[in-house]
Amino acid sequence: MSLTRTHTCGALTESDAGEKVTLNGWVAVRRDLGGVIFIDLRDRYGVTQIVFDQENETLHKKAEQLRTEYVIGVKGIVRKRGEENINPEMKTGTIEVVAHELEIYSEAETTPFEIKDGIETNEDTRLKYRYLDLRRPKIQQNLMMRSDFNQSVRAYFYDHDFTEVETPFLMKSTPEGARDYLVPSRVNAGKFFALPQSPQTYKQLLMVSGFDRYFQIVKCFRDEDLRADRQPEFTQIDVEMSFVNEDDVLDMTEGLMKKIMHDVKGIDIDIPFARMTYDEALQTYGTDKPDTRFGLPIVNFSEIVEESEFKIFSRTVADGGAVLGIKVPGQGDMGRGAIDRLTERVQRETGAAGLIYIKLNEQDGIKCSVEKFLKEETVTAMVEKAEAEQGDLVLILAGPDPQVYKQMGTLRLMMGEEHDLIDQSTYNFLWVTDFPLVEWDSDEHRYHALHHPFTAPKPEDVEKMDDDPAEVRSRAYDLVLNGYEIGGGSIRINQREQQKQMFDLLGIDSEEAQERFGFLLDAFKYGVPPHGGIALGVDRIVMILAGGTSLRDVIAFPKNKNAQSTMDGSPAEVDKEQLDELHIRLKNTLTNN
RNA sequence: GGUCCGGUAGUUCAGCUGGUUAGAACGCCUGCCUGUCACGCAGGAGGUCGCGAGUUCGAAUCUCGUCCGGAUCGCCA
Repeated sequence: MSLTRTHTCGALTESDAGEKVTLNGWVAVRRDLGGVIFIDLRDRYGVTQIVFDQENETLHKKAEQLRTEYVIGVKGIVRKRGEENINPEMKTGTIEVVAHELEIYSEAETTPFEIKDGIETNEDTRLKYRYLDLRRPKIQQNLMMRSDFNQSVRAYFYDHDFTEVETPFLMKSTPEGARDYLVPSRVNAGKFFALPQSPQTYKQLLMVSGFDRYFQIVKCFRDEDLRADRQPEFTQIDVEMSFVNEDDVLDMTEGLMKKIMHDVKGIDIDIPFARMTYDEALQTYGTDKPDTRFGLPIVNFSEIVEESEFKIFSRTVADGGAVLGIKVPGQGDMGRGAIDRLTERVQRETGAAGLIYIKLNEQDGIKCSVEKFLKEETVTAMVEKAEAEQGDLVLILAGPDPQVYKQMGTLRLMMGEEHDLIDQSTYNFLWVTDFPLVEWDSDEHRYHALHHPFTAPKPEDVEKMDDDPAEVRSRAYDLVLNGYEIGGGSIRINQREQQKQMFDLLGIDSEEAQERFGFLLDAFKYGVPPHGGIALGVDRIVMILAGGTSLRDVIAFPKNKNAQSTMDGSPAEVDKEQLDELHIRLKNTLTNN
């Protein structure tokens, strides 16, 4: 390494003109004009143009060998570019470095894809060569932003007297909830650790221990199927506080988000955030994580059509379902073909039985797709309730509650995207509160916790826990940003008796409760402060701040859709000796050598 | 696990109602070129049309199977 850099490739400006500098980096582009060779030299800070002219013939000859992605060192003089040669697209576009010395540190084969932003190469190929993908400026910026993000989080919590505590990755498996990643124990034959889905129990134990303000930026693991916004290992900002109510946690979180937005994006957001109950979110937006960057609220037509002679409407309402609509402004003249395609898509993607519409346009007046079954005043009443005007389109779905709300929510998002109703430049934070404590699982014939089994019920609903558990609301809250759930938490149960009652409700008998969570119940014998907290999804938040829609753009080495890393070939088979040590034998259908 | 879509050059794709030697763009290689910055110009290399079987005189193209990938639903306390 004989040419050690004095500057990075994004640093030089006109004021450095005349300076003798050394740069290191990768050859991004080579433009060989014969008598003069231009090289765009790239590092993670930027790109600087290097010039090799013919004055030094040996050097020029050497520069002719340069190819894309060669790693080089260049010593030269910074020169201000002539007026006509300034490149306004480049940060360093007013200068160039006239090379006097060149060292080629490493040659490079042709890369499987070009190292630049905006390439359309398959994610699969990019993941296989992730180290090359990570050379692309956009992904480098994302990871640097993520680093800023972490700095900002730590500074915030440090300033607010939080203690950062690391909790174990090897812990006890808790079958409740998502599937655990298991780790066999060599020392303890036949026994397994689980990787944490979250450090939930540990952070509650820390409250028992008296660490009244705890946080951690921590990896969590869930062995479930992947999505664009779901990876098997992901990072949370885990927070827990003692002697607090909901508002204390929400306030602290809002302060954190405000600082992050300021530090990372330079944006000052308003706090406190809007709040909405779970019921309101579901009824108005058809989801518990509404994207409030655009309107199109759901309108309920059930009362208008419950007496209707149109059986699909009246029977749906009679069976406890709902007839819902949304008004799509300015789409009243949508053609038959477009509506048919939309209907097909809605059926395919939401499972809705069909799509009914009312069009309001000059040509047809008010035109409803099922008008021959409906009284004119029924159609008019729906138009009025939807507040639809000339030129608007009303889309209607009928179906069982709660499915039809979810379907309508999906349709609403489709319309928002398709008709460009979403303001991409805004960040809409929203608290969703008053979640149900439990939900009936018709497959397993039991209740399961909507949040987790340690979430406290609302005091005013506690009496319903025995008779009408589905009606009990919890002290849980979710933080939603632009339609993504970016965090969730709750005030926890801090009484042993209530915790037992909760386990009862979930069908976990006291023996099982003792076996699974005995350590927590025992801890609660010795003085528990009231406590609660929240966990925020780092990957998702950074993804949204980076303007992306895939978590893989903000994770250095992500897994593909099948939870594999094609780059290093994991997961992989292991030697028989390794399995033997772990006291594991594979099923006959599987082989290992 | 279900449903739908796809697999052709290093990359992104076209070709698919069967028919000459499978094309384009970018990338790559060679030559020319002293102000380019998506450099330009000229030339060139590069293909198991995912794999297997079938139909046919003839298959990238049609059929079946299989593998791989993507979207979506289930799943994600």
